[in-house]
Amino acid sequence: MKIPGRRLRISRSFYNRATATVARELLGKLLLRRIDHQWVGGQIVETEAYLPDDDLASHSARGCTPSNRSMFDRPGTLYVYPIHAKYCMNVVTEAKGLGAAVLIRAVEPIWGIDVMCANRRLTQKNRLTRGPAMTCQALAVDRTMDGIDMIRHDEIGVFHNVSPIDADIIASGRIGISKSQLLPLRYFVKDNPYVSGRRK
DNA sequence: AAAAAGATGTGCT
DNA sequence: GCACATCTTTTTC
Repeated sequence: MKIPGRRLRISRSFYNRATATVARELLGKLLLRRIDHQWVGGQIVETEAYLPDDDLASHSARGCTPSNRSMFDRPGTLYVYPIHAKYCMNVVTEAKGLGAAVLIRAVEPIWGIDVMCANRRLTQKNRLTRGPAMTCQALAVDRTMDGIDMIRHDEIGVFHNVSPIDADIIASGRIGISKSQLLPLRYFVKDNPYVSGRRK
């Protein structure tokens, strides 16, 4: 198995495209975090798009504020926000100043599973990264990383995968929101056990 | 200053 | 499957 840190990193131009496209194409990419000189993480299996316009569910819908300002930064910026005493992570998309991002909802763990279990204080790996806040906790991502540049940062990044996913991709309504629920902006890998929400 | 909401997760049934 | 813990931001008084 290749060393994760030597893989090709996703470029800024990848993120500087339509948010729904970025969300769909992030599936299968590798989200990696360096913890104690070791790269840990895995393959992204679930994302949600939050659009710059006409999307009332997005944090950017009411404009730029001190708490969501990194969402209006350059594409490739990390936007971490607090929710219910936990954290969720997004990668900013499209042009700077628009307020668009993709929420990373779930990852299939590949490297450093023991490290992620320790971060989560778990021994069972079935609920290790099944949801946005679980993923953040497993990868030790919190508010202190809000606003960092995912294109250049030494300790976190999204990387290309030499073995792309061999499964269908499904679009559905986004989870946990009360507005714009009908927009099919959630993308996930069909039948992947690490996807959040209802089992089939 | 106080209170409620929120892109959630856990533990228990 | 469902109740509730938990805390930051935002809104309201």
